[in-house]
Amino acid sequence: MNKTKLSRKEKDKLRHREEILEAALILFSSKGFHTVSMQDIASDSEFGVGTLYNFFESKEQLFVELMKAGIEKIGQLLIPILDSNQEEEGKLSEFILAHVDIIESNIEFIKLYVSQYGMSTSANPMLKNISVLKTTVASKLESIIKAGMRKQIFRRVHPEIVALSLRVTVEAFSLESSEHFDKVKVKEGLLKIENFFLNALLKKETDTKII
Amino acid sequence: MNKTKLSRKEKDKLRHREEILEAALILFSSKGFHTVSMQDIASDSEFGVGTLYNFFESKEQLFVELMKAGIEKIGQLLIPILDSNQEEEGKLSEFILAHVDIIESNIEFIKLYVSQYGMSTSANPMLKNISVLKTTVASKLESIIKAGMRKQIFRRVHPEIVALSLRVTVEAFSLESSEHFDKVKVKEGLLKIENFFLNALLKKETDTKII
DNA sequence: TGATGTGGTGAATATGTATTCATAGAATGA
DNA sequence: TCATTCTATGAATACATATTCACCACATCA
Repeated sequence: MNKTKLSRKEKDKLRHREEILEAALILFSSKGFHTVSMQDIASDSEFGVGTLYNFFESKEQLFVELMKAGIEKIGQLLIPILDSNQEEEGKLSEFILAHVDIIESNIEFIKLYVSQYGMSTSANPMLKNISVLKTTVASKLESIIKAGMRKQIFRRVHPEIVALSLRVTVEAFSLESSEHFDKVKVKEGLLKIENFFLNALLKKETDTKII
Repeated sequence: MNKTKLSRKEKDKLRHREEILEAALILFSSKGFHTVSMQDIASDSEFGVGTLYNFFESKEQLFVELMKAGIEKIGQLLIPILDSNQEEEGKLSEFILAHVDIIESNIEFIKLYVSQYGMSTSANPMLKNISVLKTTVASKLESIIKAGMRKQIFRRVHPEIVALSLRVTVEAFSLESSEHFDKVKVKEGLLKIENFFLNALLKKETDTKII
């Protein structure tokens, strides 16, 4: 038994936990919370139902863990970009393009994540995490746009509207893409989104290459 | 018994049907399909559970009827605008502003409608109607933008991206608004959205009044 | 070797709820 | 008035499924 290293047994247990989460993710993302039973998750992960309860208090808690893990990952990718200290144009650009990797490495989760965006997140405590990231991203985007306006890089716009629009456009596109992922097309689409929003924001016109 | 007029009995029955649908709408829109029981709907509409089954084959069918009715109403408001023969700028403008009335007269339904937008509509047959309207609106918006570009009223943009962005922006805004409806604020917000998109599209700059 | 602990198990339990159906009562009409 | 029809009803049914728990298999180690 070591402080830094885990015993084989402990590693096994952790791996089992991951296996359960993975099976649950695939099921939830394709069929939704209510239409997936603990029995389904047990079968797919090749454990007994009882075992699931050794790892998670309840079905709901299992779902919450899933959300937390996924949101965490995405937040860790997006927030640093929005907080970096490059110029505003670059931040927005990177924010948009970052979604290529986000979608690619989290297809299953994105389905779950984005598919819940529309739901009344404020009401449902199961979606608290989503709600928080959503708000954070929105407010950071808004700040960036305001900063760009102050520096006269961006035209005069309504920052809260542009922030909303940019956020939901990328979300909608990500959802659509995660259904039939094709890296080239995703990149192409996100470049178009980048192009549209930067043209709408920047004072100088940039090239619009109609692909 | 009359061919054109309905007997009192028939009118009663029709009204009862409406009462059930109304109770169901409020319940579904606030708690979601799975968390509402037929018992709940029966209690709220002041009928017995058995009665519900005199009107609707199943819970699912009841939900579908609800969707159909609401989508119908919204479609009848939006499609004519998109199909009208005013110039492109006017169509987009009207499309956006039409949402003031749509939200006002369908708050409960909008919650249901927009809240399902994110869900994998292609998979779930219960949401077929939504999916169809969504696609129709998207393609009509895209055509309008293309037409505007052809006439050189609009700048060169990626029509499918702008169409997507406009649609989901209005949707997201509508959902947000339906949670705490305030007509003045809704109108203000939609005007900002109109302003942003027209500025992004039109060759000549229009005024951006920061409110 | 036997004692102890750990993770795993799935049948049994408890609960919720969609749907049915035999029945009641009101309206209609002969 | 009696028979017929229509709507409404809610207890009973059937089923699904979240959760529990007594028990197993195996590893660890005294």
